[in-house]
Amino acid sequence: MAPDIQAPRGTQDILPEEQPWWDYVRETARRLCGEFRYAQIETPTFEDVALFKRTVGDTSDIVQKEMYVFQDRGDQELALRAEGTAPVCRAYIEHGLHNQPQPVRLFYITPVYRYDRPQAGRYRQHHQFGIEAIGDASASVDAETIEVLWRLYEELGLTGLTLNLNSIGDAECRPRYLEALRAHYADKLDRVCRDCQARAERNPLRLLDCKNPECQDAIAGAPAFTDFLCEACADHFSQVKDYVESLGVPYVVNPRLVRGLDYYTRTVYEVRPAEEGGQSTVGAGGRYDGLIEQIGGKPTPGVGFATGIERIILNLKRQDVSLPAASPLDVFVVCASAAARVFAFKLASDLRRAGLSAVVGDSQRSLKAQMRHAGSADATYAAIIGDRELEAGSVTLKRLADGSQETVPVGDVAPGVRA
RNA sequence: GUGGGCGUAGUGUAGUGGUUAACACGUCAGGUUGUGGCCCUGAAGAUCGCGGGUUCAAGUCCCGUCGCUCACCCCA
Repeated sequence: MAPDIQAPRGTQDILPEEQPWWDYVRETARRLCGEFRYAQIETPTFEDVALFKRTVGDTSDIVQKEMYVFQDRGDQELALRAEGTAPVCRAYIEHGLHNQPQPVRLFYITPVYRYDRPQAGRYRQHHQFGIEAIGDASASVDAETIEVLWRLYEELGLTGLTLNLNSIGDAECRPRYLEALRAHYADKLDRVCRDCQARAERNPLRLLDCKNPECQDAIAGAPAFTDFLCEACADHFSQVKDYVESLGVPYVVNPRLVRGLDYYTRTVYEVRPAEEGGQSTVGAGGRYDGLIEQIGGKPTPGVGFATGIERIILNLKRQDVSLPAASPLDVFVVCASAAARVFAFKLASDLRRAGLSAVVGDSQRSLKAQMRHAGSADATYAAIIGDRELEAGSVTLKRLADGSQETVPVGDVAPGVRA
């Protein structure tokens, strides 16, 4: 049955049976953040649209065609969270977090909205876990974020991942590189795809990751950014690589790795699963040393990553990773009559206060039906209350696994279940 | 935004123009006297995504629309 009104395109209901996957990922992420001392931050679901335009970039696809933009009743131009980093940086400035010991380490688990055509692993509302380390330009912090990301996948049990690493320089060396890139493309524009012709003008870095066959020759011969890095950037990059190596995290330097957000400087990275496919990137990040200044803060460096929870779960399922066992229902209370139900209701309440989980059956249904229910609820014990028990103030406790049972005074139920 | 595939009960499927749309799982109720898991019986549950068209007749053909999906674009 389809309701008259369905969930909007590209969104999904996450039903109870899916929640264990989500809990598994979120809890692992939280635990890891505790280890590294990243503290949680939550920012509003919508922001002034200018926040994303200024940071992500006016020419980026995210801003040009994927943002959910709307005006509120006061004619404010707002946008649903298109990305996680800019809002966190905005909050950093707005609350004077530069007065705290640097770097400030923050994490978030939040929905992100992009108007895009949905497909496997791509949604209009998806969820990202991300971290940001703000206020420290050291290469070790770049590596630290990579370590958190890599550890996350490791703890979750994801295997076969590849870390791609690159540097896209800074304000000093990027112009030189872009110039070289443009020069390289100058006499090839008639041979590359239309998108690339536009990119050459608007966003030349993106030329490098075009997948069109006709553009591959041009890309193959293109200069690598790593050959154009200024001394400071080259030094930074080589340190990042050293740190990452010391962590034992395998990586490949991919000179064609570029990101779709304009705020990145120097280090950029991306993690992809072995099983390539459309939306294969599972997590990505990089350094954004100019971002805070762009939105009115003092020049402040930062690094971070975001990883898509839906994509993580997709890969966990593909790899048959098994979830930690769910906690069982301790007691299902079966009651044979309306009077017994009152007694059962109180018993269940007491059991919960004693730290156990308990559910009461429907006294309208037969004992047999309630027992079936207890079985399918995967209860450890069924506590049966009928007229006999009611009269004696006792409960028949049946262990479902082996069928053994005994009748005990009410007060002995909780201790009996624990034993 | 571009192109391809798909859309039948809660779920997974069968049914490729012709009587009351089938099967499995699940749900609910029974299988006598207060008890689950296996087994048996029965019931409920589908205006075949929605709208229009072709036809004597459409779940089955055509168009549109919505949604899912795959590739592209892009991204997590």
